[in-house]
Amino acid sequence: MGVRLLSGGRKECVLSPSARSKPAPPKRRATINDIARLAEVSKKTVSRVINQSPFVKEDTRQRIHEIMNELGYVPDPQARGLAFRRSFLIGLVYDNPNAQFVVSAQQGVLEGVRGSGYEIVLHPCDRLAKNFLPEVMAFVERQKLYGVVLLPPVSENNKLVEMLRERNVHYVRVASAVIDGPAHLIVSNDRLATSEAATHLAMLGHTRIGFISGPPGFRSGKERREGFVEGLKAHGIDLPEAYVAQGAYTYESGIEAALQLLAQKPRPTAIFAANDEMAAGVYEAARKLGVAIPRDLSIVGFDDTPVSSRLWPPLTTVRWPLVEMGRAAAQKLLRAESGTPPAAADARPFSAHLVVRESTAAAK
Amino acid sequence: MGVRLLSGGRKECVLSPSARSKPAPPKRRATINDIARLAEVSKKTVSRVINQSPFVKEDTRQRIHEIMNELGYVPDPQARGLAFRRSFLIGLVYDNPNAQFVVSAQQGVLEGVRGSGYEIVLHPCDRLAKNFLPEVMAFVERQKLYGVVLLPPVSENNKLVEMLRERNVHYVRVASAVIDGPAHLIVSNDRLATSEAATHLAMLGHTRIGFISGPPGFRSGKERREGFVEGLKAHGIDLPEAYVAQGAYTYESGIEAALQLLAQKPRPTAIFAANDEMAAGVYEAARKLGVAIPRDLSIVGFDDTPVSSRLWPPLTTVRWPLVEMGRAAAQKLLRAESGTPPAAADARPFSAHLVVRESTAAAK
DNA sequence: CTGAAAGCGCTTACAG
DNA sequence: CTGAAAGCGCTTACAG
Repeated sequence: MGVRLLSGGRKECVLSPSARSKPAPPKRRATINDIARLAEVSKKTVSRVINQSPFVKEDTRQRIHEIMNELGYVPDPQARGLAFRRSFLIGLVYDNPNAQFVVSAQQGVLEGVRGSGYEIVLHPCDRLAKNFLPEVMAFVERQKLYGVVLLPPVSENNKLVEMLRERNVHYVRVASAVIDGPAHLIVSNDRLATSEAATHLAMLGHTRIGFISGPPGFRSGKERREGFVEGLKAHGIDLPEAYVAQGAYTYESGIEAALQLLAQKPRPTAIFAANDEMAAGVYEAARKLGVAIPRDLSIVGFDDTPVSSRLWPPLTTVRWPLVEMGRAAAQKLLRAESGTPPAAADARPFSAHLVVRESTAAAK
Repeated sequence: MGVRLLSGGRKECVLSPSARSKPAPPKRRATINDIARLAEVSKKTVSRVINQSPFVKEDTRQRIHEIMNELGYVPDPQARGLAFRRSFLIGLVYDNPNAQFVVSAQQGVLEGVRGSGYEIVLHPCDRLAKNFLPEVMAFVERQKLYGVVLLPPVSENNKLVEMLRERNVHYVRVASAVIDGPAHLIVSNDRLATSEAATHLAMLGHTRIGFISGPPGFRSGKERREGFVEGLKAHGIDLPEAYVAQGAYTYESGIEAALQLLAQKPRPTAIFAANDEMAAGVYEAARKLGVAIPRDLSIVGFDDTPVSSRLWPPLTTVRWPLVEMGRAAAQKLLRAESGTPPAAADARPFSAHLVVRESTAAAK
């Protein structure tokens, strides 16, 4: 039985298109009241169906569901939110300068909420600004967010997380080390992956190996450095200070750092850069100095962004499952709502793995 | 006079931290009722101040503003939205496969709404899916969006735009050609820029020039092709079919297309690729065939994404002011609200310009 | 298992 | 210039 809603909210049979000359009046969306009236129950009962309360007779629920489907009824998230004193929005809070990083994580988060009725609201921020904390919290409170996904490096800010906890805002942090409980963390094993990269270079016979670090304040930088040192040590190789250069995760900083390392005597025969952008800078520096890759210099990066396969020779790097991590972050956030008990798998780190291409070769 | 709100909504003097041992009770956000009570006016008058009605006595307005500032009052967008029957959310609808493109446009849009009280909700879509239109419209209606920014190529879909118009949803399209009125369009002059690229190659003495097109269905592809042909024609150069290869805006498609073009006899001495990703593919194809860049082959791209300066030699390409366009799109959308009359500048296309680097040289 | 009343924090429509 | 009432579309708290 086709029913439709007019502006007045009255019931009416649907007329076949040929029976009416004018276009249909602007359709009004069905509300909980329409459903209640048609189902001949109170709106509270409809509300119970929406919220999956167990205290509704089975056939009542069925009938209500049918009417909802027929009218294409979807509860208004705004009205529901107002009554619930929260919204159905999830904030994606980030301050990472790397476009590819943000896009990949974002794509994953979007996949993770698809079909859930939640939406993703973007919130770039600047963790170094004076009003950083109040600014982010104002956003969270103004929108009464259900929760937030925090990308690194802002995910590493414990003060922010403390304030979110205080206000009972759900959150999941994406990070490179275990900095929170499993319910609040999506972690990649950067340390292990970087150690793997170190082993790769050691096995190729390199002993003079340079390292370009991430900027201070990035936990990923710390993890990658420590993992690299550990990996080298396992093969009896040292990382002297002279072979370490500070980078900033940018192309330009990679060039600078590489020029510094390649000026050392003896010159390193391999360089690990803590991300691909800096590794691209190493190529540029090597070209300037006439150093052939990989004959005179092996290079390893981290991220496996598209640029790594556009470089020549293609870059050996560490693939980081960012999309998967973003998806898992969103799913973990939503799991908090349904009260799903934490699974053992929740604590499992996502593993990053070395992808060997053509920028590494045996040491001469 | 410091006032603060307790859960009960009563007034209370702020105690100095030392005067109380416990942490403050969870702060309740001030509401329109609190402001009205403290200002001794009706909430309707407060509402008038919020909405900048001219019908409020000046000193009443002042007093209310002071109280709002003191309490840090911000109207609840959810409640306001419910009453207004719309939200303060703007959808960013996109289906572009290029990460860099999305990030740049997104960054611009975020800059454009900053401080406006509006938020950006992401909505990737698939314009080729069967349920594409209903899916996007369901999103728009469910969230009662204030408006949407449409990025290409989905911005070129007239059916979608028609439905948005019907439902009185504000929209701004980002596109490569004049496909809508100035109030709804942010346009770049791809045709002119590509013609500029053609001129550059012609001036270098090239006459056998290959073209790698965008995928069918992208208006930008059409504009770039036509602009390129026009530019060549102005210098008396033809673009025979054999020197045109279909691409898909991806790296891999660039390799394929370039291999096809470089197999022609005589071989073209220059290739224009309709975007940088495909241009990167041309480098790869040239390397495979032992064709030196730019000695044997000049290459021009379009986009000026970061990859263009990571390639060796650095790519001559067309810089496209995507961030600025995103920002302008958001601002244009918000202008519709304040009822600002359209300015003459609204119709002005954003110009893309050639950036000459080292991938182009004189023809031998 | 179901419902009538009150409320979430705002605005519109109508008065004055 | 200002306000009391009703309403936006939902939910909570209380009854039964």
